[in-house]
Amino acid sequence: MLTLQRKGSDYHHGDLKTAAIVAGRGLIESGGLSALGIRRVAEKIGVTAPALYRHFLSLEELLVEITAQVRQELGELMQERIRRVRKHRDKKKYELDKFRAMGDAYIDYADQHPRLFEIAFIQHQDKSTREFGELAWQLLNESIEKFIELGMTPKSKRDSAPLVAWSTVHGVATLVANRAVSASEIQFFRSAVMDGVQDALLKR
Amino acid sequence: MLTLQRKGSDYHHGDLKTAAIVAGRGLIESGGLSALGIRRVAEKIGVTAPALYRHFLSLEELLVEITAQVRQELGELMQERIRRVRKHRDKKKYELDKFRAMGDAYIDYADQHPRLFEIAFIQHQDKSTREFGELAWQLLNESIEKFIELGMTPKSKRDSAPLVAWSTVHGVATLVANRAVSASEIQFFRSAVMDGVQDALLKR
DNA sequence: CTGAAGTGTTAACATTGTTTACATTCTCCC
DNA sequence: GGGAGAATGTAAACAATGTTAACACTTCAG
Repeated sequence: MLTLQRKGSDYHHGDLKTAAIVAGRGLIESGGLSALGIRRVAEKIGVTAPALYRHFLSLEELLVEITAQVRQELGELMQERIRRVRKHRDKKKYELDKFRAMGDAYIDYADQHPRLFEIAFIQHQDKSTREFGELAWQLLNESIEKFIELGMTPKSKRDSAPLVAWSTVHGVATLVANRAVSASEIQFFRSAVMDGVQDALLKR
Repeated sequence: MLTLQRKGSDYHHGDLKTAAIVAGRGLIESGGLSALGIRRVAEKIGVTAPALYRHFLSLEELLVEITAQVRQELGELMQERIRRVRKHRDKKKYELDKFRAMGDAYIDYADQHPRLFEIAFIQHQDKSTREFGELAWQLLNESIEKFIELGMTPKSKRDSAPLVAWSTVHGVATLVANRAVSASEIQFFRSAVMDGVQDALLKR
């Protein structure tokens, strides 16, 4: 097991807060939510437990920061995958490719970090997890806006389309993360659902 | 706060196991997963903590039984709503109405028991949450089979359709449970997504 | 009636999140 | 530079938790 090292001089760690978040993520990834603990995080980064209370109000707050970071990371993965999509002179095809890249990224993340994804959207003290400006949500809306501009999606679906797309992809991702679909089904499952989303958004 | 009473004679409770599950559900519903505790459950049903270990191996096992019951209940709600759907001489319309009733039930459950729903599908020690015979899954498959029989859904979608439908509705339900869509959006959101699912399944 | 199986209690343990008091280090102003 | 004060760490203690071991009461079959 990897434990983060303190730098040269002791006593002051240097960047305890981010170290704690990293360590906490590691614990969740390997042992699930119940593996997260203030003392365990402290031990993993070579510090005593109360030190963490200089940076977090409580264990709950540490968890909240971890989940916020996970959602951010998810958005960044989507962004990166979008960038990787090859341009195409058929604009419609290009936008569609990017859209699917986003969905694939979302599902990939859930598949590769199931325990993190699983807890990324749980509710803490009535704070919504879809704040305006959250990256993933923003990217999705931009994509669909392009669909509308290009006449691929009817204007009448402007408000519903992002929600339809998100909930569908989110549903797949959740089921994949929970291993509710078997490994052998996943490949097929993913593309089938992405086809379905596409069907629902596009004009007929 | 309601605490369950023991019946007349003391010492032996009578049905501690189910009482514990009920009490545990109550704790989760009002305080989230972290509110569930062996000692708290014990207190709520008027018994000492170790007594529960006659009926559950651990807190984790109590949680597993609670989630299993929640999934069962979800299936039963769907079943009941299907029964309530009025018959119609247009068989296609009838089947479609039942399908939407199922989806509505699923989402309603998530809306009305958000904290229970939220934890109903989390993974415990690699056991899949979609075992063959789970009621909800079975009902969904029967419904889509009817679609195929009536020529509403192409046979080619026999394998994908249930997964597409499930993941979509599950996605909505998750987002609703997490309050990731605001209360004012929910109504619109639900029907928009159900329209989308329908679009994706039906022949064009 | 009797003993064994079932079900509950009491007492104890290790571990947890958290607080209080104190120690060390860093920073910045004179 | 040196010292005050903020920032950040440690040590010791607390109440609460999950769990176990040893014992007590109840039920019930033979």
